This record gives sequence, structure tokens and C-alpha cells, in this order.
Amino acid sequence: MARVQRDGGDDSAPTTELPAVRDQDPSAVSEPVTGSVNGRKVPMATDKARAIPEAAVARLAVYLRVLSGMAEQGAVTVSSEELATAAGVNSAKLRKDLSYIGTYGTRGVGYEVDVLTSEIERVLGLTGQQKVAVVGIGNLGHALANYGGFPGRGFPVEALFDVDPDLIGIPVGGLPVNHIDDIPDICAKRKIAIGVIATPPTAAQAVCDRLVDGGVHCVLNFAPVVLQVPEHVEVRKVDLAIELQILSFHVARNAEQRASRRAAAARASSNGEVV
Amino acid sequence: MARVQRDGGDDSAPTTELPAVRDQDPSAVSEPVTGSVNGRKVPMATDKARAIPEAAVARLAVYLRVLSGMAEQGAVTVSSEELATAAGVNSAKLRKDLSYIGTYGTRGVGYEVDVLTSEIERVLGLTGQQKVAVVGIGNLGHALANYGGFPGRGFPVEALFDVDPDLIGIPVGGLPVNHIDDIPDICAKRKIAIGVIATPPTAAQAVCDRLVDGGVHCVLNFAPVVLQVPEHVEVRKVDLAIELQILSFHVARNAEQRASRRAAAARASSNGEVV
DNA sequence: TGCTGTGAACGTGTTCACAGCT
DNA sequence: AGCTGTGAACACGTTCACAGCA
Repeated sequence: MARVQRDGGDDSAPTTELPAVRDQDPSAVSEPVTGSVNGRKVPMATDKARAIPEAAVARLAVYLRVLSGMAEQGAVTVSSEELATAAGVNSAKLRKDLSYIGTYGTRGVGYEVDVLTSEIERVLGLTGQQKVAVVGIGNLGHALANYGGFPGRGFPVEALFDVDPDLIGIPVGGLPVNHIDDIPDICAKRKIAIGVIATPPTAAQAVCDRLVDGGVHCVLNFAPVVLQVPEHVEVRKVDLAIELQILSFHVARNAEQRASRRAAAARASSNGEVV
Repeated sequence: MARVQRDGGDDSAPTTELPAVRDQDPSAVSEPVTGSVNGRKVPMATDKARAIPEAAVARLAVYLRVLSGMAEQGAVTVSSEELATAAGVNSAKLRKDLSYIGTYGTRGVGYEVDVLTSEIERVLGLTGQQKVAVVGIGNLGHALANYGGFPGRGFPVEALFDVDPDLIGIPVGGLPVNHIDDIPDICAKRKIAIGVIATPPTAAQAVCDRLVDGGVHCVLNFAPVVLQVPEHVEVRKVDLAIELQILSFHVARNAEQRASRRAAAARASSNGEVV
């Protein structure tokens, strides 16, 4: 029961449609796998050891991007230290992350760039194409429909939807916009794997339901609402307003610290203490 | 030392400019505040107890949004259970989160919506306005410049920048675009608090440096690169391609599980076992 | 010698369960 | 009786430090 939406549940942006950042996810990737419920938690052999921490999965995607940059520059092997630095993590964490997917390095040497690349792609399920549908062709939807990084990384945008009659039929990024009522049909026909919701928050839940009806199992939600979905559907959230508020918190905290450090310094100097 | 960029360092999107999701951040918000402890690590009285976990901060922003919705509907008080459900978390976590900012509830009753709202706003530093600059007026930059959720939540967009000469001077969302060479000047003059980078990845670091020169302490980075910044600067990252790859991982994992469950079921049934 | 792979220690964040007000 | 606030248990994720292989 309980677990309705995989994201711990953080969201934000008040009103409109351009939301943005958020991700993170407390639950381990592997499986909440609570067998029988609260009574206790059944061990429930989670198949293999598909136990890659969520946080590690996110970083693997980063390593992949860094690796592709290195491959372009002709690198053949990388050490954990090099790769870690380029990805902005420490080498111990990088090695631990890589150890979750297998052992593909050579001791005393490092990793072969192309081997590592394809292993990470395999684990992330990036060997095939995952078709994407974008719903809500406002400012953000336009941006997403035209985003080059999608098709370039195996995520071709293959359907667009909106409610606005003026938009229906208009091509955006070479693809015509369809009405949201056609979501279930079209998604099923075109085998859409991932639905991106870029609608105003009020429309998001209805859109999400239709995506699920169309057989979509993964949703990337830019609308600032908590979506209710069946258990087999994966939702990730991106909420710009929340990101800004988090930054705001850090500004406030730093300002406070500076202030109290000043106060402490003043106190200390008036006491003749050495700081 | 060490900590160059607050985000653990995950990023992604390969090529272009519309990147997207990522956040999370391992480090505790407050302070490692390790007493003197074994190795050592100076006691370093971390001022008050500004020890709010990063994850809790993100959720506080969510609660805030939910609360504003409730206030609109005329709610005066909420129980932790109601608020938690609406925010998509469990009530224990919600109460714990709220306990970090103080005790503003009434036992046996719940929380007053307006009190809680203003307390969260205070902690998040949302009492004043934080001026925002958007750099890179492509598809995403346009979307961000027009995003209603920014000004509506105390984050007015007050400067736009790009390199493209054709864009300079053109008003976007009522604000003219300036050249990125003017970033330091204009940010300093207009007291910009937060810089949003929506440029192609190749330009991101240079843009970031100029923002820092202009006195910006907080950066929201949509470009798929790991930014290097001085220690006092806070960077958050949003990388769309990474989000999709994470979803992709879950698709792959679920597919595998279904497959092996089928296999197990087949095995079991051929053994005459009851599943 | 050098770098990977990993068990074990550690720290952070989540959940539990109940004491304490109202 | 009900709901908050919170210490304590627990789970997850990160870091350490070193054994093991090339």
C-alpha cells in the first residue's frame, strides 16, 4: 500500500507550467519490496542483486556523459581518479558505483572507455530507443519538443499533445500536435515509453491518467503537483520553483552564518581572544 | 578544501541546451558540526542549530505549496496526516521535518495554516525578493523568462543575457536581452541573487564565472556540465537527459523483474507448486 | 608499483513508537 | 481521546583503508 508515488514527494512551483527541478529519491532503487506489510517485512528474494542505489544510478548517467566526452577526445582508458574528477565526485564513490554494475576495470591500469560506456548503457537500459511523448506545448513544452539532447541520447520525441485547438495540427519541432483526448490511443499505437508532463498543474493528473491508460510506465512531471499513479508507474518530478527555494534557503543560511561569525569575531576581539 | 561544488556531482545531458533534472545533495545542510571527535575536527560551535537536513528543506518547499493551496480553499488548521497525504509523504516524516524549524503545532489539534506558512517562508528565506537572471535565451531560456511561477513566488526575473547579436535588445517577457559580457556589471547593479544558466554546455563555465564576478552566490544550472565555483557559491543542477536515463533504468529493471517473475511462475507451475 | 574492487566504519536520513500537551 | 514532538532504532548511502591482481 502506502507507496503511491516513488518520489519521496517534493514538488513545488505554485502556479504555472514551467516548473522544474527536483529529483532525488529516498527509496533504494532495488525494491521497497515489502513482502507482507507492516507486520514485518518479508525478505522476499529480490530476484538477482538488482540492488543499485538510486543515487548511484543518477551518477552512472553522469559518468556516461563524461565518458562520451572523453571518447570524443580519443581517450582509450581512464583511471577512477580521472573519471571521478571530471564527474565531480571522489574516486572511492566512483569505484563503488561502478562495482554495482560489475567489474570491468583492470587493476593497475583503469577502465577502457568503450567497455565502461557500453556496460553503463546496458545497465541503464539505453541499448534500445525509448519513445517520448510531450504533453502541454506551452513555453516549456516547446523547449522540450525541440530539445536536441533527447533524440541524441536515445529518447526520440514521437508525440505531442495539448488542449488548445489553435495548436492542434501545428507542427512543433517537425511533429504535429494532437489533442490530449487522443493520448491513450496514440501512445499505445506508437509504443510511447515515457510521458513528459509540461501542463499547468490543474491538468496534470488527468493527463497522467491518460498516459497510464495509453500504457506509459514512466512519467517525467514538470507540473507542481503530486501525481497519483498505479504502483507499476514510475514518476519523477522536476520543479523549478522548489529549486529556487532551496537556493534561497542557502542564501539565508549563509547570510546568518556570516552575521553570527561577525558577531563572534567581535565578541572574541573585545575579549582579547585570538581567533 | 575539497568541496568545490555542493552538489555531489551528477549531471548529464550530452549535447545541447535544454537539459534538465537533478538535485539531491548528500551533504547535510547545516554543518558537519562534528564535535572535537577522535581524529579531530574542531568543535566549531555551529551557531545555533541550523541543522536542517537538505532533504527536509526540499520537502518544506513542497509543504509550502500545499499549504498555499489549502489556504486558498479556506482551511485554517491542518493535521500532520492531512498535510502529509497532500504532499505525498508520511506523517512521521512531515512532523520530523517541521520539528526542525520549531514547534508551531497544537497537540490534539494540528497546525494553523497561516502560522506554518510564514514559519516555513521565514526558514527558507522567502520573506524578501530574490532577483533572478536568466542566461541563454534559447528555447529553455524563453520558457524560463516567461515562467509565471518565478515572480509569483518571490523570484522576479530581472535580467536576461545571451551571446547572439540578433537577440540583444529584443524584449523577452517584457525584459530586454543583454550581452553576456555585461553580466558582471548588470548583476552587480541590479543586485541579482540567483543566476540561471540555460546555455549550451560549452558556454556554461564562462557564464558561471561572470555571474560570480557579478556577485551572484546561487546558480541553477541547466547545462549538462559540472561547474567549478568558489566555495561560497551554491550550485544546483537540473539535467533532463539524466532524468530520462533514470526512468529508463527503472523501465529496464521492471522489464527484467517481470521476465524473471514469469520464469519463476513457469518454473513453479511446472513443479506443481502453488504461487 | 599502481590502481581496482570491496568489507567495514561511519554518518545521514527515515521510520517507529510513545511520552506529553490540549 | 487525539495529535504533536521527539528519542531511539533502523536503513541507506558515503567514505575509508586495504587486500588483491596486473
